[in-house]
Amino acid sequence: MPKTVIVLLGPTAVGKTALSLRLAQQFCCPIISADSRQLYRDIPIITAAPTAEEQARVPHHFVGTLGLTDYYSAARYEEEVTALLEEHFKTHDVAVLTGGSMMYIDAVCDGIDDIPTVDDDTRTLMMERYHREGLEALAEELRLLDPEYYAQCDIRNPKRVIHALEICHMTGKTYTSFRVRRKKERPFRILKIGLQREREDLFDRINRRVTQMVEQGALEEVRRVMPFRAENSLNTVGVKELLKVLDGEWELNFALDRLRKNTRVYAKKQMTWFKKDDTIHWFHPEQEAEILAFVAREVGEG
RNA sequence: GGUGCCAUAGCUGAGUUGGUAGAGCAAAGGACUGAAAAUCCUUGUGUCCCCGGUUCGAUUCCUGGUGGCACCA
Repeated sequence: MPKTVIVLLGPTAVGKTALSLRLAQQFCCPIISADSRQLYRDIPIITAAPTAEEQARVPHHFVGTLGLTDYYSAARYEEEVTALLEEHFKTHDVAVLTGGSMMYIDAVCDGIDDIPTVDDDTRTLMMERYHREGLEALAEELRLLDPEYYAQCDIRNPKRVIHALEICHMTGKTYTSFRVRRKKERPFRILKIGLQREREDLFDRINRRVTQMVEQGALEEVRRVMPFRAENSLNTVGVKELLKVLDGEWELNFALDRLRKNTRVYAKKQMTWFKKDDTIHWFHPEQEAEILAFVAREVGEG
């Protein structure tokens, strides 16, 4: 029987968790989370991570495995998930991967180019230069070191410019030379199921989720991680707004409105990304029976 | 009841010495390869409250309404 990864994706709060549990139980397999923030163990409320009860029903990979100061990336995720799948498929025919981190999903499905990881010294140096010299100076340097990437890069986006320069400096080669952008062939089939709701319905769920998060103690959760506020792991919707409250800059209700808004913006960004992928089979979360039947048929046919 | 002030985009405000209007927020669209819940880009037609009047022309000036706010009774 051919091996299949069922990829369950969709915007935040659409209802992925509930369905992923059903799928995992149906195929007797664990869930591989594709969520760049649920990885961090100290912010389960803010990230709406699967609960202890849910994780007791079905084991989850890549949930709460990292500390807030740990380095991580989509490339590392690709590596770890493909390694895990190789093991998993020795004893299973089906794996369930679910989450909303677009780039993590693509990293597993299509692969990421083999680009060196930037070392701390280079990263620190480049950040210093960015603050001291400004974006335009760095962009100008990129134009000289890698004119090809400069021509296609979003020159106004600091992260793009900085990262390309980091690679140029660190390797002595152009960033372009690493950007093969070739889709990797996987030794398994990928079946993408997308969950979608009416926008109004989704936004309503997001609003209610924010209210619940606060009731569950989101503010306390953020207070506990305040010492690590400079970490990338906490550059996260929910943490940022509640920090303003703890700093005394915002009223709680104002912060919650901003949190709702920023989560809506994030959900829209996810939908924009997924829209481009025409291999996704779209369903409404309430079509559970249809989805399970569809998946069973697809998996069976291989 | 009287007097005064106000009425412009979903919201908050500008502005047009009369030639039908532009900002912030909200919203919408998009990009995306080792920080991605990150980071970045683009988008402003709306009975300028309503009925009349003056005028070549009124969102702008005038009369009268309506609604809101303030003060006086």
